[in-house]
Amino acid sequence: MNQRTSIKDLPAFVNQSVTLHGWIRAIRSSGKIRFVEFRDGTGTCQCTVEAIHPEAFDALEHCGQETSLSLTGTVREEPRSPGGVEVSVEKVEIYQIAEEYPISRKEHGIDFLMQHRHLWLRSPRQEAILRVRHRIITAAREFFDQEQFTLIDTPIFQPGAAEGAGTLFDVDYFGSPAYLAQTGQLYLETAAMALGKVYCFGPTFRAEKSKTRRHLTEFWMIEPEVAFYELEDLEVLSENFLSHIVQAVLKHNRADLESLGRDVTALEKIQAPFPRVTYSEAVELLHNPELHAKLEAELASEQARGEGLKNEVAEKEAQLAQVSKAWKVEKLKKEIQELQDQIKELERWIANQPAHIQDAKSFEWGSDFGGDEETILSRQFDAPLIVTEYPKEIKAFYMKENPADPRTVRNLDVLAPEGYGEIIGGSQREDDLAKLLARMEAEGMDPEPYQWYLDLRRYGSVPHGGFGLGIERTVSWICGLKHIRETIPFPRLMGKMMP
RNA sequence: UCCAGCGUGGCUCAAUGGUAGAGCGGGUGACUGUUAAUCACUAGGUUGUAGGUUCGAAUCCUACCGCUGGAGCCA
Repeated sequence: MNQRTSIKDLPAFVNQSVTLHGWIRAIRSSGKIRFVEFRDGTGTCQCTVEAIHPEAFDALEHCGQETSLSLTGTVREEPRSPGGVEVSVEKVEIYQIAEEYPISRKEHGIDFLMQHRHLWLRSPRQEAILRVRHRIITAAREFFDQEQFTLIDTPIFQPGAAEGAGTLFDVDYFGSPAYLAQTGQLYLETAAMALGKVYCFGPTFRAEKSKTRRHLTEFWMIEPEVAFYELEDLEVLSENFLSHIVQAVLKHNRADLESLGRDVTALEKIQAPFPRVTYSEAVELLHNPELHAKLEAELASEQARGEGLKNEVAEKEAQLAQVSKAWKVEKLKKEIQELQDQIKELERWIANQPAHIQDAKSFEWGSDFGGDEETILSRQFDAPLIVTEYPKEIKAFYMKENPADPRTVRNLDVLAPEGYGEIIGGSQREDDLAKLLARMEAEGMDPEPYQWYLDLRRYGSVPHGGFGLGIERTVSWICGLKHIRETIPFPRLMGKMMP
């Protein structure tokens, strides 16, 4: 067995001999010395191979990007190296000389990267995102474990729909129709009646024809469900849960967030308690002239930001004249292009904002919030916004009618800040058999396949509730990503499955 | 499903009706401190597909395919 040292541990091995196992991220040579940027999944370090070790030096002669090998040498403190330490290599053992690697250090188009997703994962940015994803999942499980929840695995093959049947993937289950799970909720409710505090975590599937930066057809959801919890308990649970996750990522993955260019100060503000509004209050807020004034002010400040961006473009264009290297010219041009794209997006936003303000003014009680309303509302707060008690008509049959206002249900949505939209949706469940049956009838549902679920209201029914957190939307928000496709190793998007 | 844009070497792009080019990556060589190293040389293209207009098409037109962005839809 080989002795192995991880790159992240190198500072503890200064002046000692180590063996690293990994891949070449980049290699440069300068006559009698080669510089190897070496990665092993824990980090990257620069290694030098000098011609005074001819075997090692010659071994690297034809090795390109992603060649796999082990390096043995001495760790030195070295200010000229990007990581502050460097390994002087004496021995090289090659596993495989990589063929010409398709992903270079230059920029690539998104289509190309998606088709090479299996290789794209090796790039530093994707590594960072995957580590944050891991932390979010680990922190979520840790939280429920600390809170004495029991993990319950719910089935992925399910006989029917919990919600809209048009968005289910159907499969042939030995000749009978079955569907891929959209949620574990109904099953989880039964487990809550057994164990009290339970949660499930698994993949869920939606056959929605949504081609947006926020939708996947296969995504992971973590769902708690608790007996004797009412809406107010769920509000507290959700804010503690999210705070715990964000704090864990800040604690363990700060470097990853910074490498992603995430504004960490925005995340540091995420501490329970969170702001709360009811749906009706949110509608009033949308109608509030003060909000409109604020939005108008925002419009002005965004216009100013647009001017700033235009100045940046001018600056870069001035720099262009002084740069002669072709690739540097291209890089500058690309940056200018990106700025111009930003300006274009901003201008589109500015152009649409008056319409959005108008929509807000004329928003009618009873409609569901669209992306625009969600964005306007959540941008009024630094922390996630808990919105409760939506109109019954636009919500699912199992949500408990609000005794204080029967037009509404006892549900909650949590909207992430910065326009990232809904990350949590949940509710207190209807625990009254008659009301639940009436509601199913109103929706035109056949109660027959749900008898097992209705049994919970026959044998010791209690108030209970829960919610679901979409892992990928949470990753997207915490990492500050533009598109959900980077939040999961192998994204399944509408009409797309490669590799 | 709708709207818009795009499709040129392995990759990122240029060439707007008149000889298809650059950078990166690949290959060969030089160089002991590189940071997307540098320098020299070099290989690599039926311009997404099919049709049309034209003396001549990467460029114009039509259809199809693919991709991207947006809208719709959306726990």
